[in-house]
Amino acid sequence: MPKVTEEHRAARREQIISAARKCVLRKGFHQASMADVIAESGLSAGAVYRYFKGKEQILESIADQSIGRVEDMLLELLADGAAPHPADVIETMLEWIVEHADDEEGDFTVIAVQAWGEAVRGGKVLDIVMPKIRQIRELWIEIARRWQAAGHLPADADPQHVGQALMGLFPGFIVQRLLVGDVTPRSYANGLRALLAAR
Amino acid sequence: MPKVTEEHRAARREQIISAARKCVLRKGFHQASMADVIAESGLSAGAVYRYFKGKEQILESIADQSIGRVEDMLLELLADGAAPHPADVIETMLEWIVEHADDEEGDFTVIAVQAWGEAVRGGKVLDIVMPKIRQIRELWIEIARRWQAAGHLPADADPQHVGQALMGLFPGFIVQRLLVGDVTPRSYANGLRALLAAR
Amino acid sequence: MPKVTEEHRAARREQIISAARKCVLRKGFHQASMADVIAESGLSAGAVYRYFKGKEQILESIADQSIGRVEDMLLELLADGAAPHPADVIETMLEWIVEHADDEEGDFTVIAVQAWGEAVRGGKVLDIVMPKIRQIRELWIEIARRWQAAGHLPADADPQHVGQALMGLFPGFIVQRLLVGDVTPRSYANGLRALLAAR
Amino acid sequence: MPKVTEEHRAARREQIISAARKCVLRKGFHQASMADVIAESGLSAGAVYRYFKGKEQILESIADQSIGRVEDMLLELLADGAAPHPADVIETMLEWIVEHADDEEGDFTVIAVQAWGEAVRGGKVLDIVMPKIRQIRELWIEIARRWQAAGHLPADADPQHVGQALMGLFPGFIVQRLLVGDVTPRSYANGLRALLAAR
DNA sequence: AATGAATGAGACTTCATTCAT
DNA sequence: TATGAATGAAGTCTCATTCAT
Repeated sequence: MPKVTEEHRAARREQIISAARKCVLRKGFHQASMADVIAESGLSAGAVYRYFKGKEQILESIADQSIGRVEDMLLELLADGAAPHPADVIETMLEWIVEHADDEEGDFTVIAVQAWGEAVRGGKVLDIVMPKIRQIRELWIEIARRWQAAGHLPADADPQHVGQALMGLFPGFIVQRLLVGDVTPRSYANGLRALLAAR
Repeated sequence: MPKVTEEHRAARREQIISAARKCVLRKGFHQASMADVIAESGLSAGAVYRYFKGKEQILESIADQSIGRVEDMLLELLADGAAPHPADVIETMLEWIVEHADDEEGDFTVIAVQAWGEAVRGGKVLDIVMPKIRQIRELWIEIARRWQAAGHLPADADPQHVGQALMGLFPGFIVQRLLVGDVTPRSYANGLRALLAAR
Repeated sequence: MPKVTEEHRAARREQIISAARKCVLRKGFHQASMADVIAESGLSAGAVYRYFKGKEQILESIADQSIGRVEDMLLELLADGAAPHPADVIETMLEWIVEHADDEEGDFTVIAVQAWGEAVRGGKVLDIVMPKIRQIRELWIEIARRWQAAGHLPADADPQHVGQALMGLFPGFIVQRLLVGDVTPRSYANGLRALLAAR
Repeated sequence: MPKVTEEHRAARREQIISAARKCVLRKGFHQASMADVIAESGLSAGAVYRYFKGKEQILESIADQSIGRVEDMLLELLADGAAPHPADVIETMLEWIVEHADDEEGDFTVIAVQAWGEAVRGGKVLDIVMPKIRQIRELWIEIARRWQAAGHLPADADPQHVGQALMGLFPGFIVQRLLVGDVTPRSYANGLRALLAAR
């Protein structure tokens, strides 16, 4: 029975998180009420509280999921050991983001931005978001390292710093896309390419 | 009587906004209650509602102020008509941000990030934040244009796109500084410099 | 100076009561706020409180006025000492009510009905409304008396009771007119005439 | 489970309405606060709001009930198909009203008068009260029709008008009873009898 | 395990009234 | 006398959470 129970638990948790994500997208992180989540999930209040300690925990799980989705993509791009041009990596990443922004589960970048807003206040969401950002940045640092090894970057450049800058381009794309709406992976990457060709 | 009244009104509004900013920094955009703001302001509930229609309006005013503070700085940097090196502009800007982050009024970047989280859900905060971002980006585009005119950027580069990329570096710095804490204006700008020197 | 001051006071009071009446018609007896009344009157809060002790007193004054307007009319009808047919008196009265319902000062029957609703709870409004009703009813009793003296009513009829019944026809007309809207002085009086012709 | 739940819901609603009625009788339609109702009901705030959307809805339910209680009585009187003398019907009705005025649930006429005061301002209470008055008046029209058929009223009398006049006698009785206090079913009906015997 | 009715603290807001100017 | 900014108690309603069934 343990196996069945475990799967059951996981399914229920996913059901609840999925409902909560919809509510958060509709109403916002804190504006989404437990009543909303409960109704959307199709479960009872008691059931939801059996699987999550409270609202906070549900929001944390959502933040966790939504921030984490970027990492898998980057790992894939790095898999073949090549030293891709950073602007190309960026463009690929941004395209992937845009593509997945409106899948069935809703735009995860919307949740990510809200999660940043939540995390800046410290608390558990910060504990969740910070490591994720660190991990993803490690991948960018790795890309910088390879690019430097291939002779594209100055020998004395610090890959950590280059990683910070590369990593730093993402929030700016997401914010501009969500709030202003006029950036595309292509335009943004082109801007970066122009900078990389600077004299 | 008119002069006194007008100044008085402005002072009261600032008093309330300042109190609200403190509360928002302490508790978060929506977690800050009107009771908190009222207590912090030292006024009565009725007085606060004489100057603001409701909580929403106060939050909007805070978002407005906090996002707006960047623009003045950039305008200043652009004043002398030179074509400063983008990495230098960025570094100066970031230093300015870090310096002003913890003045008496509290870290405005914390509020800015929360305002993004609020703005992605649309509504009035978006109406406030979006134009601000646009205006600031125009300044970056202008910087790109000058830099291109000085021969540093490829002639066929689109300043709009370069502006997007430069503008895009800010949220990433702010988020990394606030959530991870290990970026400095220097390290970030150095990362950018390395990229600009790429072959 | 006393005379001028006295006239001034009276004018101010009327100004306030008139404003309050408009507000009451718009929003209801208790829903009308002092802020409404103050704005409508064109005076300041302090000024209004100089002439009235509080909201209660203003409402009482309105109730007083609106209930009182019927009496003058009846007195006029009785002036010539005749023994008019009750149905005719009623019809004349109802016509007068309908005519004056929508003059510049607004429909006083609307306020009268609200005043009844207020008076049933006791309090000062009752102290104001009850004597008014008594006075008006006295006039109906006088009409009944004259009609009896003229031989139209049974000799053993109690004019007090007939006065109650005649008086009682008014609220019913007002309520039906205001709430259902399909009664006219003519139809109502005709109904009464039919009853008076009963065998 | 469905049966229990349904009965439970109805019982709770009645519990709340009953408490609200007491509060309204004590303080008035709008002066009764939700805190009063909640305390009187013995439930929690949340529970009350589970059964009623808001204060308005509770007041509407009270108005509905209190105005509606007259109809049943009239229907009963009409049941045997006879053509009772209107003054007798009136007297019976008034006696019934007086008897039921102070039962355990409180004087419904007090609430009815307040409901009129509410209804004159339009809104939902009007939508509730108007049809009730219409329905009850239909019964009076039916009585007039039967009385006419029995030859007591002139053949050319309009039963609609007679019904208006008969219906119109009620508010007048209620108002005089509640505000002046000196009318009785007997005295009022006698006054009407005298009028009906007029020459 | 599941339900959903109930809880009650606390949220936002209004408004009659006062009082320093 | 007049003003109108300020007060703060009180109002209505919400919502995360619990617990008897």
